Amino acid sequence: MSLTRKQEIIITASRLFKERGYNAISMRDLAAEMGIKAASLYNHISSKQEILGLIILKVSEEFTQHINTIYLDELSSIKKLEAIIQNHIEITLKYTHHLACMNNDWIHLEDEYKQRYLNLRNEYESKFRQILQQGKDEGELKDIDLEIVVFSVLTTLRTLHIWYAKKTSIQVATLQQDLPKTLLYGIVKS
Amino acid sequence: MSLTRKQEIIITASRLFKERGYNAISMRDLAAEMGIKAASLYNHISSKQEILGLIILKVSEEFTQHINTIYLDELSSIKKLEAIIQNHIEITLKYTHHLACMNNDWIHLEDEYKQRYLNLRNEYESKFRQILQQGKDEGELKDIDLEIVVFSVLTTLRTLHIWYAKKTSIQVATLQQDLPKTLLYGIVKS
DNA sequence: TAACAAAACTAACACTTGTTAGTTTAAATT
DNA sequence: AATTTAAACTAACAAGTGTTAGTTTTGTTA
Repeated sequence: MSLTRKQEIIITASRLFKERGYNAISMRDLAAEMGIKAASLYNHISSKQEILGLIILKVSEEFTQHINTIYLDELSSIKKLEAIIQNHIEITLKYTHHLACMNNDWIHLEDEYKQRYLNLRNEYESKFRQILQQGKDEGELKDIDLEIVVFSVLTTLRTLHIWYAKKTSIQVATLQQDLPKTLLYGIVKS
Repeated sequence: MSLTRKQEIIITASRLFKERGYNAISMRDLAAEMGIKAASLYNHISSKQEILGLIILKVSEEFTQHINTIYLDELSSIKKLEAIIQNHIEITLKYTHHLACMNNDWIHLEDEYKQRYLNLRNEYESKFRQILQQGKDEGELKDIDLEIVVFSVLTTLRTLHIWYAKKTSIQVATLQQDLPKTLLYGIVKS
């Protein structure tokens, strides 16, 4: 099953947006990259804003869906956290450009698109926070300020795409092994 | 000693750039925010690009200067890492807008400004990497992939400004206490 | 008060922006 | 072969962009 023209546009756009940012890419730039004229894009999409919205909501929804599943599983909080970290690695591999775009350009979403994105993000953070709280309640996690942990772990996971761009050589296996170690157990020898 | 008009422009610009991004802010927006006309800005600065360059290089240089000092100190690697974390917290407090701007908009630096920024950033990462290597050599740090640690710690430190924007209520003291714990010793009870 | 410098102004420039209208070409279906 | 549909095209729009030139206002110093 091949890609529709619309999907091709979105994939190309996500790469360009990642490289130079949403506002720095004109519809003429995007069209040129696809070998057509700017006006032709409008046979497939309704606005530049729609492209950004589709790119960002696509991955946002995937993240939220995954954490909602994990959240309900009968697992220790540590197992849940490990599963979440793995999921971030997987999605980052699959949707590198989309993810970079989400991180850098969500601020340029307008009206309804922005609202939907923020809702999904809040839902994700809330579930993540509850999993951490579960860990504290069950005595598995240290008594560290919850918001600091939420911030520090999620920030690292959200920006994994930067790491991929720089270090294609390093094995994904290494990341899958050492990232959970780093985030959960720290870097200092005990 | 009061601010020069040029400094006022840069401070206002850093706030606007943080809020909406470099490309989304026009010289007319910036001027309006200062209660003057766009053309008047050019009595004080030479281009929009210069404003971005000054904002970003200011903090970049401060970071590099600090790590160069720490680097040479006779301290254990752990003490050095703690000092670096404290420095990030301090600079983030003092230059929240500048920092957000550096993280989000460095990509829009041109030519010489971009080159100088990237040089400073590489210098910083290199020193940071060497400190981690020292820690591994001296047996203080675990045997975790170096690049993963560099990435994960620096990412968190670089985006502290996001945290400040959201959580003004939480004490800085909490952050100074719990962030080093989180990053160095992990979140799982041993 | 006259002279000077700092900092604002108006007006305009050349260029780029997202998008629309209407038309032509290419491919698929009847 | 005729018809329909998808996808490209040209041309143009109104609005916004960074920046320059030349002028006027404001505040300070001689």
